[in-house]
Amino acid sequence: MQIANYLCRMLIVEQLQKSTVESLTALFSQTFTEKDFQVNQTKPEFEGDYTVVLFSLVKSLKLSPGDIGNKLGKHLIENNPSLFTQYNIIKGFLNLTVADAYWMEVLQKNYTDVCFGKKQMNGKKVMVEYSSPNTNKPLHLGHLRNNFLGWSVAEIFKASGYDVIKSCIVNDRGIHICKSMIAWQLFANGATPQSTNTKGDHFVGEYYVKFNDEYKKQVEELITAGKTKDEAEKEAPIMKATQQMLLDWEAGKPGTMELWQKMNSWVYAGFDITYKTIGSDFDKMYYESNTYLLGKKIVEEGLQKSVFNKEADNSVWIDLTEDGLDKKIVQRKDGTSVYMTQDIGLAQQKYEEYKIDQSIYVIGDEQNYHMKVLKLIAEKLQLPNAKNIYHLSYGMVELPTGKMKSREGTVVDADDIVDEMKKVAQEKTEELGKVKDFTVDELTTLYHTIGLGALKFFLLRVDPKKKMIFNPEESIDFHGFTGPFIQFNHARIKSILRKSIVNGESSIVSGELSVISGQSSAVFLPLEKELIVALEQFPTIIQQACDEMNPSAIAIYVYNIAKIFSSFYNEHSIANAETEDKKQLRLHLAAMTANVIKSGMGLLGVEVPERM
RNA sequence: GGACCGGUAGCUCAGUUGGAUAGAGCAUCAGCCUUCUAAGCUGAGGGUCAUUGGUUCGAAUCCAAUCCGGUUCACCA
Repeated sequence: MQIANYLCRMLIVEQLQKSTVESLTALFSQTFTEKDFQVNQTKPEFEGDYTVVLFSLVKSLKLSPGDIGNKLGKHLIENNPSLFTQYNIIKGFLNLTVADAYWMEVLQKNYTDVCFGKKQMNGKKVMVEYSSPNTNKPLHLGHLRNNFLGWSVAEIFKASGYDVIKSCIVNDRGIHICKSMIAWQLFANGATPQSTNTKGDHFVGEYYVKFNDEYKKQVEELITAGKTKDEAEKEAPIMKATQQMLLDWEAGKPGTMELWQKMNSWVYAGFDITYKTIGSDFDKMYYESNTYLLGKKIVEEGLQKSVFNKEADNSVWIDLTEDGLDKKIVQRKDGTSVYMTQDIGLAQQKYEEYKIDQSIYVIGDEQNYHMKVLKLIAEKLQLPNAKNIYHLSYGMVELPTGKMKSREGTVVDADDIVDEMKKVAQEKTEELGKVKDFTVDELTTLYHTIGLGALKFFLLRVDPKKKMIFNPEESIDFHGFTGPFIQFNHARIKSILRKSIVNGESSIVSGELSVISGQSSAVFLPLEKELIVALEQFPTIIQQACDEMNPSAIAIYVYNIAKIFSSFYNEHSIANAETEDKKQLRLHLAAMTANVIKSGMGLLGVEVPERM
């Protein structure tokens, strides 16, 4: 991969920090570090681009903020004339204006560089586990948040120089799967997805629903017959049959295995379609049917190390009361391993297979406790990867009416919502009538790009940690802080760039951007300046998103870029700029904006169209 | 009850890790298409940052207490 040009130079914030440390050290003959002061972007109401906050220096220097600011400002400009041109001090804030030549250079070097903001490979490996579906029902809105998050975090890590392995653990066995299987045996009469023309995962999901209906019915019947609720739930024939089926499965009974494989294959066929539609992909699949026996060795080791202890009934436990948690079972009295143990086994397997430096789990916040325990046990067992386990916990997706409940039919199905979004994209596009010359294929692609883009952006723009409300009406609004607004600005720039092509060549002069010497402070108008300052921050934002594992940082940033561009576009003409120099400058700004929008949206898994 | 998470405009969310007069979008109201794509732009109104106290030059941000909401504490996964 090509090394991004900007790496040759530090970002302006880093330059300013470094120069300030040097100037302070020279001026006051003490040692300083970057932590002794703060650098912020200057607020729009003041003159300048970046600001050094001086308050923290007052105490150690025993000087007033004004004195420090004047000395520092003067020294910074004298010693870095190519970077800083002027300063002013308001209260304790030293506002510095960055030389236009610096911004020109940023533009020239990066306006078409697809690697801008991305880092060189750092030799470290990260695994991101996400999606993790159950094979008894189709994906819903909550899974979409998980998929989009996991995929995006993986891309953000790649952009930050990591070797990333996307993995997925499929929960393909257990009592919930048997429920669908039993219901199919009872009610299907041999029906298949093919015979009913139903997508496989939806087909199997229908039988899961049928199971629950029948189970409820049987429980009620038993209660009317005089049983208690507990008894009824245990004795319902359909539940007993399901439990027997799980035993048959674990014993590898041929008929059961066949049915299991058949129904799972239907589900996988359905999942494949959904994953392809939403753009999820994985480098490594794990199946619980293969991993559920993992952990026995770990239990033995744990007993030897006295991390675990065995009860009289032969069950194995870990006591975490000293860590403020509870006692936790790690192996049943019949010798089978529980969820926790399997997870530790899988964690170790991941490490052994890939020697990963970090293992990220994208799992809902309901499992915060489980993941905390998992990590704690791994640490107590002194597994080599214990400290590298990280739970990327995200909040549930709720509807304005409250939580999604399958019983009340308020679960938003993944395929349905994607289709709905495409339909809305189509309606809005047709209303505007701007792409009447598109072929049918081009239109299909466009509706997909816009509809899915809107959905992804909507789910990714919120801090993952927080639970979010999915308001269907708001999500189909394509105005304001939305994916389509950003896509629109990209398309608009591309339109301008296409029109600037003369005789097959872009009218962007391929050589140097001209700098108007002698009056450099007048080169950038406020909105142009605002745009280039924001564009230069892209590398910082990617870094931040990676550190926090937070795609919303990218979403907010890209929206901000689009918004600044939109204001700029309305205020100043690009094609009919006042001078040829201005036109060149604005074409470059537009091109770099489009480049950053495309790149940033790419990190979110959102495509941007050339026209819309 | 214990642990963890959250409470910012009517609604949905930001808030650069303690800095300047707390910001966006939606919704409401008023303007702007003969001009590079109006899925747009400009402006207005809208706030006791849950409450109280503390820390200091300075608090939505840190600490303590209180109130409200959520998750979780299975020989389920």
